[in-house]
Amino acid sequence: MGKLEQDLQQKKFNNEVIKANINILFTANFIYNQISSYLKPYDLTHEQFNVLRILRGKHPECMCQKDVLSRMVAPKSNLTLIVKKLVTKKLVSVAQSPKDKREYEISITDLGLGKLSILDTELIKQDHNVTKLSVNEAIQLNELLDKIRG
Amino acid sequence: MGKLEQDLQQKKFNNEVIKANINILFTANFIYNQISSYLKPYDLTHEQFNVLRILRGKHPECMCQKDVLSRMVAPKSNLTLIVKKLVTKKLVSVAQSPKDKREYEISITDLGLGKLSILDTELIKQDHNVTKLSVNEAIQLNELLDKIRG
DNA sequence: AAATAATAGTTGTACATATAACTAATTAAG
DNA sequence: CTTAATTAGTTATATGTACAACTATTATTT
Repeated sequence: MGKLEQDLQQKKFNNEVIKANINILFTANFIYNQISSYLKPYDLTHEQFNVLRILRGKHPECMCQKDVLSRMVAPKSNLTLIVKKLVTKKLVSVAQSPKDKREYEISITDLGLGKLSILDTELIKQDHNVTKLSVNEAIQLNELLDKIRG
Repeated sequence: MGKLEQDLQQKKFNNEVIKANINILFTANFIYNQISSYLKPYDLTHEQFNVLRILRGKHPECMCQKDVLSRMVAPKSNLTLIVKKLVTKKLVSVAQSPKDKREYEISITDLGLGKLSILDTELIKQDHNVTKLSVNEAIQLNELLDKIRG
């Protein structure tokens, strides 16, 4: 019996692709919850974390909401509130755009950058503790994951 | 430049294992959101869906809350409320246990089973539309995912 | 130039989630 | 047997998320 069947306590799958799909759902949930507990001590939610990383990607440039939205995995959630939350935590700063008064220029602060770099370090630890993959397996996985996202 | 670097619009990673970790976070989020949109038309949340599948795994036996909790990916969330919600949707039924009055026997209803079986069908469609993996790749992925979960 | 459409972001509402403090039932200890 | 400890589940609260209706600004049409 495979590990997934054990975890789900159910009979053997008769199709590897269907099994992979269930496995993805199950593992996504597993990882999602792992990320939650990894973020919790730092008082960040998934979406706040994602937005911070997006802003770091452009730093020292700033981005307006629609630029951030275009790079979010789930561009449906309420970015205004997420940004407000990050502002009260002093992890990002916001200023009205002089070019277009409808827009707001958002950028990550030094405090935000510092927090992310601590999280990077933490992530490297998780590498070894949690994912337990060899370099070759990691390469394989990267290819498969890229394929999943299309 | 790899696909992940493109998606995140950032420089090349210099370590495949770290990249795999970021990739997992990113893909988990991607899949998590895919699951959300896949569940939405059926008016189910992730946790409600997970609980239903756990109950189906034992059907026609019933389970009490602590049994369900022991099989949840994230056994932290408030199961009472999730079950209440599923009861109002008539997807599960609940009765006080005669053996131990503290316990409640929870079981999936025929309506719940029907909903899950529709979702199964939907999932198979997603197989082809979304994950785009060959059988061999699926097998590979299953092994890697199982390893990630330890 | 005035009217209309399109875009950027905000606010309000309903719902979901996480956590901790709470109640009730059972078991164990003295 | 009575009290204390443990276990099962509930309730309350704070926060986060999804979505739709809204306001303000800019761009387009005539």
